[in-house]
Amino acid sequence: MRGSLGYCEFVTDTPSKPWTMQQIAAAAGVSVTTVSHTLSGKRPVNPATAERIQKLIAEFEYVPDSGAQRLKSGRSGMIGLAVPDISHWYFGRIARGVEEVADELDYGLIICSTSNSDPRREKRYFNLLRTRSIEGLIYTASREISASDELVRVSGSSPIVFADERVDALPDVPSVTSSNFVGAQVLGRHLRDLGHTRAVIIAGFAGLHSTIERTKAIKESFPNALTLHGDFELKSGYDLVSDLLAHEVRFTALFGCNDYMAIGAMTRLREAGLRVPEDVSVVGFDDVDMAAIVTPGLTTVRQDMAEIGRRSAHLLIAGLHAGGFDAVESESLPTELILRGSTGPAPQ
Amino acid sequence: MRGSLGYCEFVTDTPSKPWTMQQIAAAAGVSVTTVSHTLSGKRPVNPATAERIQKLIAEFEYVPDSGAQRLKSGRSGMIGLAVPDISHWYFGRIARGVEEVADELDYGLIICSTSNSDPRREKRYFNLLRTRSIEGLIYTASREISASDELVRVSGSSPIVFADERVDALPDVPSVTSSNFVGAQVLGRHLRDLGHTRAVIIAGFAGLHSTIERTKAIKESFPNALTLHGDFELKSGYDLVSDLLAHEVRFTALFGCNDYMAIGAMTRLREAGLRVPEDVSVVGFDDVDMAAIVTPGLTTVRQDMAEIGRRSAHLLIAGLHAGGFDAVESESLPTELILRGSTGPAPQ
DNA sequence: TTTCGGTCGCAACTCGTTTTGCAAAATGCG
DNA sequence: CGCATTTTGCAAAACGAGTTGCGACCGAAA
Repeated sequence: MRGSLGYCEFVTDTPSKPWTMQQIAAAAGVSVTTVSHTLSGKRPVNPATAERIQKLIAEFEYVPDSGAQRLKSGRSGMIGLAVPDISHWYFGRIARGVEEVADELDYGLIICSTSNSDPRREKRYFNLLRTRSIEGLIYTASREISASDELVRVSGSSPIVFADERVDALPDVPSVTSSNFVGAQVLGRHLRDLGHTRAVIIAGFAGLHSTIERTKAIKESFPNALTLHGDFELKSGYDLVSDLLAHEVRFTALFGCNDYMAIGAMTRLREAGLRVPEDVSVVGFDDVDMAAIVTPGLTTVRQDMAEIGRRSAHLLIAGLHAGGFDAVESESLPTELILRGSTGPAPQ
Repeated sequence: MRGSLGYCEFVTDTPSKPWTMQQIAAAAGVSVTTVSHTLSGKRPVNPATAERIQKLIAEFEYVPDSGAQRLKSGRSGMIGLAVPDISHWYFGRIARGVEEVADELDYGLIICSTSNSDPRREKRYFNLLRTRSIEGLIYTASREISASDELVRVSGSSPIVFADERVDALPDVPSVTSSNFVGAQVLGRHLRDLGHTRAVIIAGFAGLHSTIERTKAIKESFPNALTLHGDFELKSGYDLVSDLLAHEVRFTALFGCNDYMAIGAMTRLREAGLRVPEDVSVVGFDDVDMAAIVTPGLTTVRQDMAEIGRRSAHLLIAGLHAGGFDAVESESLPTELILRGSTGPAPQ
């Protein structure tokens, strides 16, 4: 059949319906119980019959129907990961880490882009929890915590872990984040040590925990730093620097709340004839792959996103097995200063 | 309970077990049939009772158990997407497109990284098809088509669509790809028109359809182009150029089979004191976001990855509904030449 | 009042697997 | 050889929703 022109059925050599345990049992001349026990090993089965059954299973390529197993066990064996946009490098790394652990611990993973907190989508994904399609959710907040009503309600009754971004309004939900404060503190001191005094901060969304922490840390070194808010995208760094230049704001150090905004800013600075780092030092946060490629290389703070994903998954699945979380289980991961060419001594 | 120290159960105000249709029916004083019909509308229900039931459903936040629905209907409402590595920009974009359409057409999406064709993982994901956890699979090939035995068998009996990479050994499986040949052809002509005569190709994995097509197209303009094979990563472009330099190979044009390798190559060229584009013109393929950021900007061919994802999803789901594919449904999407600063006239 | 067509609700079975109580067979030991 | 164990297998009841045949009830027409 295959290879002929026109319409092509899925099924050719294999039977259209998959085999049921019933049929295997019939073929082996035993009852379903025996087949089931052969597979699960929850009761001893005569080695001879067991072998005969195994052979038939292999021959028929029988696989138990996951729907039926789910119904019976009440467990779906799946967890969910909600990210603002899976196509971002940043969230892709988290996803990779989560997937790694989920796979290792025999859980399936459903990844959901919330399209930057599109409420309709978010509701759908929370529904995955309600319908028991997933047993738990790793939630990566994007902007401010929207849909909070929904989130609060869901977080009360279902296993949720926050990854990357803690939500202050929900202190009882475990979270895995980077040490935003310490990371930014190191950056601040680095630039202060280089003699800079006038700094500008291109911060992220105002409501985010990470933004707040990083800004606070930098202000420790630069109490008067001018703070603008962007949306974490390249363009936003670019545009905000345009604004600064239009107002002839004077500064020698620029903090991007993430690398993309820092790189966008750097691009705009160079377009305006300013040299990096001779005239302005620029730093970012994250250490995305692009940070090493741009010229000059971007001084930044490395976050281990994959590790955040891994730890979140471990936390969630541990909670699943235990039936609850210890309230104190939140973790914050160390960061690392990566020095590159975008920072230098303050100009005279 | 919440907020107290130590152990914290998931369930506080909400009952530990979700409501069943049974319980709703009992509360409303009717039978499950009535509740079911109220929801599905497959039979008329007294408006008064219907309203009472609806109210109870809303109050209890009842949602039908997806496992039970699956078992009964035989449909899981999920499709799978297998990509080599979800943390890559490239595959993230595809995933985004797939997700968009899946969401729109009311399918759930399970994303699986195959870790560059780790056979163990791949087997697991094919098993999702067998266990009916997913109804169909969008498969994005990574290196050569490994696990072909398994893939051939699965593709014969289950709905599969190839995205991004066609598999020549399985011509009957529908695919959605970019027009690799035409895209590369345009690049080749562009550089030939600039007067280049000595070109080097940094190709991808030798077994991939895209690599073959692109190489063939470039050789149309540069029949004697020296062809090396990399692994699509930055480092690989960098290292291969090191090799070229070590052998003092002379060339004025360099084709990267993807942007990352092209950018890696560009980096190495500059480190060797060669100017881009004055001494060597460099082109890539894909138009990743980084291509616009590096200096000089990378001339490349844009692929619409998200669209590839969208079309694949449409194709798969259409096939699911129809119960089979038309053999001729494969699509190839147009590409677009993006001119930036990395190409210029050949040096004298 | 009877009958008819239609509306609506109930009990009972189905999906495929897991798990139980129970009985039959096989084994051990005195 | 008989009794007490262990093995080993079967039938039946779950899990939660969807579906069907059937009968109860309604109002309206004869």
